[in-house]
This record gives sequence, C-alpha cells and structure tokens, in this order.
Amino acid sequence: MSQERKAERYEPGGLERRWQERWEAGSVFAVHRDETRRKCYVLEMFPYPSGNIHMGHVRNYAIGDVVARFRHMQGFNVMHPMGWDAFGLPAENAAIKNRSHPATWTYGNIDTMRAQLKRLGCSYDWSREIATCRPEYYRWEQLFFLRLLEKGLVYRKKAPQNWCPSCHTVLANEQVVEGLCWRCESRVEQKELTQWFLRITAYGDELLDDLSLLEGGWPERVLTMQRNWIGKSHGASLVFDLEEPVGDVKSLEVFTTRPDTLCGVTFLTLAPEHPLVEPLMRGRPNEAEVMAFVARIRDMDRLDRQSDLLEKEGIFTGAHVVHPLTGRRVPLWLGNFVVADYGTGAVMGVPAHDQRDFDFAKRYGLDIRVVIVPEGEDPAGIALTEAYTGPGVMVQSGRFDGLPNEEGKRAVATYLESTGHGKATVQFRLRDWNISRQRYWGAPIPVAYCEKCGLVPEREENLPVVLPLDVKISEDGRSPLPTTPSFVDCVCPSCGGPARRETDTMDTFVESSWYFARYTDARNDRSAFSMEELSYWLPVDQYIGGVEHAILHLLYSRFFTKVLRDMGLFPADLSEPFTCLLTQGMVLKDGGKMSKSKGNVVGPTEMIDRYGADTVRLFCLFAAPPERDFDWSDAGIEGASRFLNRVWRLFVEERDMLVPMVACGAGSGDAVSEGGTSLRRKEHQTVKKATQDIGERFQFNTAIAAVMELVNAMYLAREALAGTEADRRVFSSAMATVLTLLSPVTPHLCEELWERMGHGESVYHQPWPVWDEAALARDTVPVAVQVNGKLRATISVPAGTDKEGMERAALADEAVQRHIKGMAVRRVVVVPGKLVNVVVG
RNA sequence: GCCUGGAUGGUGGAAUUGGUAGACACAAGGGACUUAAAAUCCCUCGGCGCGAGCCAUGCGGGUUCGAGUCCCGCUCCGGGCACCA
Repeated sequence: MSQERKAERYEPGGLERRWQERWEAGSVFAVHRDETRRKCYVLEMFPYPSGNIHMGHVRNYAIGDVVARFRHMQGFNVMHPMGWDAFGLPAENAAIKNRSHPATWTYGNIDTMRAQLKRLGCSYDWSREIATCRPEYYRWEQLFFLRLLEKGLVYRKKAPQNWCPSCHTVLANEQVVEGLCWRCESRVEQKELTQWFLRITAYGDELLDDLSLLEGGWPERVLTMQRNWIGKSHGASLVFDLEEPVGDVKSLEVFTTRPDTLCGVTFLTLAPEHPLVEPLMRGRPNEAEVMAFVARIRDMDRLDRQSDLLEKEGIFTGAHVVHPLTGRRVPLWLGNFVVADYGTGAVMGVPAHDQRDFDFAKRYGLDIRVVIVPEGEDPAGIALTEAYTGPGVMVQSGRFDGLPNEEGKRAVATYLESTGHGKATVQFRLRDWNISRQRYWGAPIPVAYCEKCGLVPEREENLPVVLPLDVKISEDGRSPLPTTPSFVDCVCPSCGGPARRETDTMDTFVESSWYFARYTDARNDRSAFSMEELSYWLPVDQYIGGVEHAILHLLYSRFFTKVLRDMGLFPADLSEPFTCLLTQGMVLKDGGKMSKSKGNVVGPTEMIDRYGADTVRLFCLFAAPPERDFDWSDAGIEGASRFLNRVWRLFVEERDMLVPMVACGAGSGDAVSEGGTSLRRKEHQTVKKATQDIGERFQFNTAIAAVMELVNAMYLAREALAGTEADRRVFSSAMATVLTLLSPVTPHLCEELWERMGHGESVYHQPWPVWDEAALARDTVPVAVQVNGKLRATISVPAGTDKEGMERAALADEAVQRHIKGMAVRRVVVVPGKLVNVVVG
C-alpha cells in the first residue's frame, strides 16, 4: 500500500491522542461563572479510585459527556467536573495485602484512572478536580461537622449498632443489606457502642415532601424507593398506665396506625430489648424464665430474626396495664416479632384486626375481640379465621359505636388526648445516620476528650484535624489511630490541658454528600465554596449514575443540601441538589455481571487500544437506551467500528465534493438535483430526530441510528450528485451535519474531519444545528390504506390533500377495490396525510 | 404481602399523543471484486403458503373503524421495602 493511501486510513490511536492534547493545551473545557449566560451543570457520580476504570464507568461518562457537549453546543455555559471519592475501606485492605499505605495506593490509583479516563476524551474541566482524602477537601467537612454539632444536628448516643466483624466497624442502617454488610457481605452483628449520629430524622418530613419537586426529573422508581425508605406512617401514640409503677415509670407508650381498634386490645407486647423489661421483671417469680427468653431472642442472628418464616413467639411477664378507655386489665407480654427501634418498641395487641396479633393470640390462647365490622353485619355472628383488616364501623367500642372506622381513628386519638392518654402522631422508618467509623482511612472527627472539660469541639481556626499519614497499618485490620500517640494526644481546645483526640472517622458517604458543591469553587482555600459560585451553578441540572445509589448517596446528599441551606451556607432557595437524575443500567457480559472471578471482564483500555475511544463510546451509547442493562458484545463493537470507518471513507472518497460549510448550511433557495433535494430533507429530518432524542428523551441509541440513516442516504445520493455547485453545497451541508450531530458521541473523529473539511474552529464550538420545518415538506406523501383495519395498499397523494381527496384516491386503488368488492362501504376513516381506513360489511 | 419496572424476529433494540409492527444495527445465508484472504459492495433475512393471502408484539378477555400502545384478569422475569404495629 502506498504511503498516500495509508495516510488516508482511519487510525484512531494517534488521532485521538492528538485531539486530547489540543483540547488540554487550549483549556477548551475550562469554564467560569458568567452571569450573562445560562448555565448547565452536568455531573456524573464520581468514582471510587479502585485501580482501573471498568465498562460501567465508561458508559456512565459517555452518557454524561454527550449531555455536556450537547448542552454546550446549544449555547449553555456547561460545567462538567470530575473527581475522586477517595476515602474508604478498600484502600486499607489493599494496604494490608500489599504492605503499603492507603494513601500511596489511593493516589497511585487516582493517577492511573485519571490517565485512563483522559483517554476517553470526555469534556471535563480538570482544573476543578477534587480528591476527598485531601485535607483541603475534608477540612470543610470538619467545619460542617462543628456547625452541625452546634445546632444539635450531630449528637452522640449509645445504642446497639450494626457491627461488621470483618470490616471492624459499624455500619449505617442503609449499609446493611438483608442482614449483611453492603461491602463485604459478612453477617452484621449487634454491638452496644457510643457513636456519632446525624439527625437526618429532623428532616424526614421535608425529605419526603420535597420528592414531589423531583417528579418528572427523577425516575419514578427512585422516588418510590426513597418514599419507602423514609417510611412515614400516620397514627397515634397511646398511653397505657401500668397497674403497678416500675420505679418512676408509671405508663407505657405504644404507636399504632389503628387507634380505631383500641377497644379490641386484649394484650400488649413489648420488644425483648425494651428498656422497661429488665426493671419490670426484677424480683418477679418468673424473672429467670423471662430473662432467659430475652437473652435467647436477643442473641438470635439478625437475619433469622427478620425472616418471615420465623414463628411468632412470646412470653407473659405476669404484669398488667390498664386499658385507657375501658379500664380493663390488659396482660403485658414480650414478643419476638416486635421491633425494638421502630415506634416505641411496644405494640398493642388487637388480634381481631391484625394478622400478627391474631396468630399470636391463637398460639397463646388470648382473647379476640371484634370491634370493626363491615357495615350492617352483626358482630355476634362473626367467627374469625383470620384478622379482619378491611373498612367498617366501630362496635363494642362504647361511645364510638357506629362510627365509620376511618373517622374513628381521629376520634379516638382526639378523645385520648383530652384524657392525657395519647395523641395523633406520625412515625418514620428512617433512622438517624450513624457516621462514626472505627476506621483509619477517613476524615477525622474534629473533637477531643478532656479530663477536665469533657467532650470539646475543635476550634474552627485549628482545622483541619489532619489524618496522620505516618502510621503503621496493622495486619488485623484494626484502625491504627487509637495507638498513634501523635494523633491521639492533643491539646484541649478549651482549657489547653492534655486531651485525647476522637479516633473514629467519618463515614465516606459524608464526603460524597456535598462534593457537587465543592466543584463550583474547588480551589477556594478560605471557605468550602462561595455563595456567588453556588448561586450560579447549583443545582446540578443533570446527574447521572447507577441506580444502586438510589437510597444511600442520593438521600444523604438531599439531606446535606437542606442542612447547609438552613445553616446559611447554601443559597436560601436551594432545596434539592439534583434537578434531573438519569440512572444508567449496567454493562453485563453473557447475561451476568462482569467479575474477575467469572473471568468475563472486558477492560475499557484494551478496547480503546484496539478500536479507539470513539468506537467504545459509540457502542456503549448505541447498544441500548441508557436506563437499561445491556450485554457487552464483541460483534457489536465491531459494528460500531465499521460505522466510523464508513463515515471516514465517505469523507475521504468524496473529498472533492466537500467545501467548508456549517451544519444545515445549504440555503433553502438552492435549486438542486432530485437526489440533492431528498438528501437535504433527510438531513433536516435527522437533525430534528437527533435533537429531540438527545435533548428530550436521552435516547442516544435512536439518535445514532438516525445519523446512520443519513450516512446511508449520503452513500446513495453520491451516485446521483452531478458535481454542480448546488450539489456540492447540499452534500457538504449533510457532511457538516453528520459531524456536528455525531460530535458529542465521537468527538475525536468529528474534530478531525471537521478540520480537514476546512473549518478553523473546533466542532465543539459549533452551534447545535437547527432544522428547518420547511425543508421537511415534501410534494407527495405516502398514505396507508386499510380495509377493515387491515393494510391493503400504500398510495401516494399530493401533500395537503384534503380528506375527501384522500378518500377518493384510496377508493380508486385497485387492491382496495378488490377487497371491498360486493360489500357496502359503511364508513371511511381518514387521518390526514397518513391513513385511510375503509370500513365495509 | 406492599410498591415498582419489564416481556416485540436468531440477537441488541425501533415504533414519541391508539394509525403502515420489526427503523438502525448484530448474527446468518447467497452473490460480486480478488490468485487467495481481509476489507468493501450488492441481495435475502418473523412464521406458514407456489400464490392471492393468512398468522404474529408473554397468555386470556374487552373497548375501538383501527391496539405493541388503553381497560380487566393471569403467567413469568428484574428491582425496592417488609413481623414497621
């Protein structure tokens, strides 16, 4: 092959490197606040620096880059940053394994992954890059912590905690998945510990209510998941007096969603962990027996305990409470099905109207009292085989008899409030967020313990409390902080005497709860960010990431946004951090997750080496719509590569036809050959479809398909083109359109051909093309003709033909005549410009 | 159990408000070019039927001139929540 022809081949490797260097040298993607321009903040969830990017990252960032480049070309001032969620346990595990340091491992991985990421050619403003493990980042988090502490939104509490024995740390409720650690899948144990909590429950109502602001911008299922997680239920808190006080305690509180069934209460059940159990049982004859039951249930595995196969089990305490309405004696039981940390850890037993209570009563021979019956039914005649939970009227309920039970809920609560025995209330499933971690590689909690002053917050001017890097990582995985004197021994911020530093670090989800705000002012060393930058850039207009973060990260970020707003650190009118959310599907291989153990991992770097980044990006976007999972296909990426070669070849082979021309640039008045007119129409159709598919529906696959069609049309059209000036313009315009529309997907190739076409400026700075409706017009339109709903012919009529004309043309068709022969035409339905349906019978 | 999303050719997927089901690709088969291969180009490609045509969007009903799309009842698969009182 001659040198000349070789030079004309599409060789992505060098081409892509060249363009990446040019973008970087020209700081093409650096952005600044510009109040005169509309902004658009496009953000992909930042990666954990695990060591190598995988196809999931590629898909995520390819989607984000298309959105960012597309919005930029539409004229928005686009911010598109990237950074590293760099604290976390894997760094410590790797350090133990490699006998290195978590910092070394983490920073090394960041360098590797940054280089890999840069080869993808995404339009990131790298000048805003952050790594959450740097003091310049976490110092602001420590400041937030102190402010939250001041506000009472951070507090310390001793409580049974989720403890992962393998990670040697506690876990938030959100991090326990089916009783297992979310990261290592060890069985989570319960351990009594004093921990730091963020009062997320104080924002429960707002976190729930504001989900409605996200309607339309967020996937419905993510909203549902958040609603479920917050789990608000309306009901009443009811007070039952103890027959005999236990110490100072004279009454028991229960939460119920069914105050209307109060008169059906025949027993009360406490969780075995209820704080009253021990004092209540002390000195009772059955103390030993009951406490043995408590110990047995408490020691049960969390997973088994939560299993729905677990049989309901309980034990009578011997004590009684007094029914707040009837004054009846109600026996007090313990039950294994009562959850200690929901509601008050005590429930009223209404066997007639709650299936759990029904099962429990059957097993232990407890009374069943029917107090709700379907309208018009006689309670005496009812023999229950299961609890009745439907609607009805209240019976055997004294003053409330005859009341519809829905009204009764309110009536009972109101009445008890007047007697001091209850009130209407709400319960949340959401728990406060335990942010203490007994780990080394995390942000230090900026407090100290002084023998004289007790717990003392660090002074703000002393921040950051720097995580010491000169520590020895122990083999057993325990944090080295408690045994590092240079860290532990500190000066009391209050009295200046000797003090001990808090050695727990913060949950890494704290870092990721506000990073999107730091990007707006990433190099600010006087504060976390400035109000000017925040007000301009926030909220994030489009957030993109995996659905696995639907609860944890997204809930925490929403919470932080509201807290920072209320502390005056975020704009007062900013309530939600992410206006629109796109949850992308996974990249699978052979129907399953890619994993090292299965040996089915497809590495992005190998693929880029082989095909180029443009091809990898193109395939990831073309294979499926972004929300859906898709299977990696070696044949599929070949196809993507073939298409880009096809574009390249078309350009090279028709180089003589091409003149510098912007997209949709051929004037509408141009008289061109027949092939040219239809090509021009196709071009504008493609612009319309691609613009709508990318901008309104995130259907990158169909947008790409549309461009493929245009390229196919150009291949066909070139036969018909005569080489006249007009033809040249039409063809050049189509080529410019292909390059412009494709440039967000395959930026390198498009830049190269754009330049070769004779344009001075980068295609990135081109305005997104606008289609001309007039160019879509055609002289004749195809019309489908049905007889009784079945397609019988396709005819062509002049554009703008009226209904009568279409009907006439349809009935004149030979095939139609054949099908209606001998039958009466009962009706003709005409859809102008599209379809005629002749109804015969 | 409750809440969700989904099921369309051999495959990934199109069909945007009810209006020509299968766009665009992948795979497969046939052909052209070539000494040969690769690359490229052309043709076929849901099923049945020689054909006119008939049947087809998980299954069964319904609404409608017309249903992949709407309604009712199921089946299967995925995700979330769950003795939450």
